[in-house]
Amino acid sequence: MNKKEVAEALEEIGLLLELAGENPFKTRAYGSAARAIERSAGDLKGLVETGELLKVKGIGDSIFAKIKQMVEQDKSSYLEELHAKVHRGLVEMIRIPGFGPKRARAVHEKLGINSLGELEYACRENRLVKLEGFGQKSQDKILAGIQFLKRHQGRFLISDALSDAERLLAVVQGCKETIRACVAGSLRRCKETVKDVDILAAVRESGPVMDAFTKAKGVETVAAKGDTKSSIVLSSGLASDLRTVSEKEYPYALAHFTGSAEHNIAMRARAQQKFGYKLNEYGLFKGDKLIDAKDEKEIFKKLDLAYIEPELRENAGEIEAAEKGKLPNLLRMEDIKGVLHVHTTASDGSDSLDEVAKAAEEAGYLYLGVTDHSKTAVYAGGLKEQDVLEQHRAIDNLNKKLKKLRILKGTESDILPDGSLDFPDKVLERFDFVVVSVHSSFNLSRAEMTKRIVKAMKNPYTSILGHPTGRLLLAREGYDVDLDELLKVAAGEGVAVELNADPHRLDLDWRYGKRAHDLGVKVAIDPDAHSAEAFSVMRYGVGIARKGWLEAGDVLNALETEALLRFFQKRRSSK
DNA sequence: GCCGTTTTCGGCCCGACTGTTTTCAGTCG
Repeated sequence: MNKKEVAEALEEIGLLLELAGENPFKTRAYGSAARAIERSAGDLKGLVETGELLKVKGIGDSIFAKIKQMVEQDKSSYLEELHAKVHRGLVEMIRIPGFGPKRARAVHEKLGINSLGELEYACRENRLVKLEGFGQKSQDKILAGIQFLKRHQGRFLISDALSDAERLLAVVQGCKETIRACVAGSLRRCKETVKDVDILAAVRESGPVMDAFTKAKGVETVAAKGDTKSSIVLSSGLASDLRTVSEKEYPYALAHFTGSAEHNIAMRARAQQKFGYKLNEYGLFKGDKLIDAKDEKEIFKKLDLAYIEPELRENAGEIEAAEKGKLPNLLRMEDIKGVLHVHTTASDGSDSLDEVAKAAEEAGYLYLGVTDHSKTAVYAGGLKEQDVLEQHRAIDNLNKKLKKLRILKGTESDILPDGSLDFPDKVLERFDFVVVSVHSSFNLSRAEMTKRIVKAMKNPYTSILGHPTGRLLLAREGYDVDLDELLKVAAGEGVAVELNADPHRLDLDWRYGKRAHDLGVKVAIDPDAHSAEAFSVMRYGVGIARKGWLEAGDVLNALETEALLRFFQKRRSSK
């Protein structure tokens, strides 16, 4: 089993243990071990063989032994044992909002229900109404929850969530009782997909703000409405929570509702164990006495920590780094000097070269790398050799007219199934830079896919590896590839790796940011724009780069034009 | 099951809201 499969198996073990009514701390241990594996750098097999994995926080002897078996024997006896004991269908049931492990066990034990479908049928037969601890309202909610699951996958792209979030935030901010408000939760942490939108508001009076929120345009159902908290579901299927607090509580509440849960747990444990403080959404307390903090920064300071940016709050080493003053100086939007992966009407873009150039100029970029598809990508109108020459003439002419902006000649060359590029050398050498990407034959074995991409990366004309796993968030898994190996090759070859900023991709995954940094790999944050308007996705790319601990010095397109061209030339002349 | 400049055993974050209940369990974040 590979890293991802092991993480999923551990997660499933945690869920099954929870369903079996096990000690909650034990079940949590499996969940946190799963996340530790996801984040771990390097080859899992190697980490197991050397025993290095035992040094990872959250992995002890028992879980290590289970991982060892998964890696070496491609199975988990423990998971099989649990499957025999706990019905697999219960796992899907707990995806229903408001329906957790206890209720799943109850319907299983008392009504013999083993799947989502059976549960739906039982609701239709009114069998839950009479069940102890349930009732009419519970049954209605469960039925609605099942319908909800059928319509939506339960997670949303950051771009979709953000547009709803900004609209709801405006509604809250528009209330005269609101002092200030902010989007918190996973959206503030810039997770690549989110389950819901958390909004926090400091208010003079809560009631009218709650009313405005629950009556906002697009609200389909009001799932809960209380004095300080309301939950709604929009017609888009996206759920949103509003929490209201007083002005004084706001900084603590902002930290609390930004999370993540794991980060909060670690922060509270630190407050309690190191200082004897209690930390919650209302404040930091020594006994009953509030320890004043005017903003989030001061809360961290009181706990002897440097300020941790929201994107880093995943309990992935940020607290230890903050303690030692070793947090990264995160990339900022203004560090980005240009964009390098842009399509025009020459292939499958919707705006012409002139139009994207104008947009890049207006965005204040120093350079614009035009990278239309290569000839094999017929579905995307890939350029033939003659078309390339034509485009280059057009770019030369345009560059003569432009003042600050420089257009760079690039291509997004398909990586063919055998790992070769789509143009002969005599064409490749005419480009300033070459992005290489996989767009076909996704189903190779891990070894074959890795070999294919490594071969393409070793081509001396290759400058950037495009969307390294090919994943489409919420739609398609990436192809199976040894990403760690690709990063090592990138480091050795002087090839940059793309962090595709399109919210459907966000590929390189942020969990590999630290690894890229440690290996000295340059990361290119590319819009993969198919229109001038799509430059706006750069904000997601920068957010994900920040989440991956990247600094300006790690990012290829944070370089000025001359330095960027030197990077491309150095790569080419190294062979 | 994990973890330890308090501990190798005994802890493990904290509170809001709902629904089904007469005081609280379950769920969520």
